[in-house]
Amino acid sequence: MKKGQQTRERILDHGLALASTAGLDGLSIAGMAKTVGLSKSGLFAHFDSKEDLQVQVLDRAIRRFIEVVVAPALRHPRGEPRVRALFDRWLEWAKMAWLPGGCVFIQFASELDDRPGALRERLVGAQRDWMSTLATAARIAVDEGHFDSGLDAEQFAYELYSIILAHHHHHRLLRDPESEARAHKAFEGLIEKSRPGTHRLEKNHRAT
Amino acid sequence: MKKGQQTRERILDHGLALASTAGLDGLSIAGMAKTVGLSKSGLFAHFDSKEDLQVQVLDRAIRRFIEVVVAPALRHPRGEPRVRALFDRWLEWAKMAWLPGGCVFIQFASELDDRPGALRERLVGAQRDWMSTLATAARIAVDEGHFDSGLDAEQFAYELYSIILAHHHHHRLLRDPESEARAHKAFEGLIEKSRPGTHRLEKNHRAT
DNA sequence: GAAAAATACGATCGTCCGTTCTATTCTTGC
DNA sequence: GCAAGAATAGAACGGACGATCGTATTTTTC
Repeated sequence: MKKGQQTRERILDHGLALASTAGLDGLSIAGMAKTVGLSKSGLFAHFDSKEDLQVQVLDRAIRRFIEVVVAPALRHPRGEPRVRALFDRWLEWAKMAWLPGGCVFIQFASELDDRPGALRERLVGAQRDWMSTLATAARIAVDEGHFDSGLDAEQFAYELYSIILAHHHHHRLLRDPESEARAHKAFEGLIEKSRPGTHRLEKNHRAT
Repeated sequence: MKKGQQTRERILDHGLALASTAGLDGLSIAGMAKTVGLSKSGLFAHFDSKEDLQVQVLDRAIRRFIEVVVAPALRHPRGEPRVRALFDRWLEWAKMAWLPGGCVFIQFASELDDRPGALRERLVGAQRDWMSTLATAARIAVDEGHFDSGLDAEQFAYELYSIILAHHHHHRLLRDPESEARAHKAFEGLIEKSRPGTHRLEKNHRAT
């Protein structure tokens, strides 16, 4: 009972790569069988249905993200360094060789945002976890005195995510070579305005 | 030579609505024929190919965006008011009744970002124009003295876009009811840090 | 109102898809 | 090294798709 697992992993790896460019719907059984080197039915035998394949590819993506982005970043010192590590690893994530189409979650998001079902729920759950991880990291930075005590941690996570989304858009669609530099600049701006003491007026909004 | 145009417009309207949720690939000839109330072949007769249909739907979206967002905003006073109008209209755009799936360009972007062809080029062109419109509006605001003379207008456009992308993501995928409020908050932060006089140190980057 | 042109229909083709079934080949445990 | 069982192949299905055809119907034009 070993060979099976082995080839299934191989299938999922190819599937993840393919899904990053073609999306979850682009994961055609026939197409994948060709690139993996299996017959259509031979490949299909590893899954209950196409949706099962899609779910397993999504799960693999989530697992990989935790391994490659979350876990290493959490090993950095609490506070701003950890926030920076999260952001840096997140940017690296989209460049990994096994994701030729960039961040799969952004790809999947626009496929699933209007399609109810198990796939969507799983993606939403993962994204909520990720947002929560980002917000928690921001809150820790407040505790450490790196960020201002009035910081809205969820807003911070929101704006951090916005930078990644802009980078994805400009990098992948517009092929803008300056996109990564702009993303870094935006990030530094976000860090800067999160620091203690700065922009009191802005924080309290209408402090007149 | 009138009835034809008429039903073709009807087809394109339904197509735009459908594409906002199902994407350009989701525009199945058979599916659309049913919702429009035409036979498959009767509908197909209006187009050379499926790609032709997709191109015309995209063109219609671009035209609508200019009518609904760009043109009205350009009628606002130069400077910050116009920038605010662009952003506000942009947010409204995604809420229009004939776009049940939200902003079609974000939807199309992730479908086309890895798929060379006429469709992609057209979308990229439109997006470049839009980014240029945003940057120009920011430069005008500098001229008017509303924004700081050291402002990087392209960076401003980049960060403005990032807010819209984050809103799209959180609103459509995560169904976060606070997303719009967060988008507005992020926007005010962006405006604030673009104002003259503030954050000199940050602007010149390493002014020690 | 009839001729001409534009528009819509129904049937059909070839292709690809996901899925199922059965038969064969290969692994593995003993 | 042999049987049990897993892993793969091959053929075939029903269905959806884009596309094409000839024909019928409507609209426009004179």
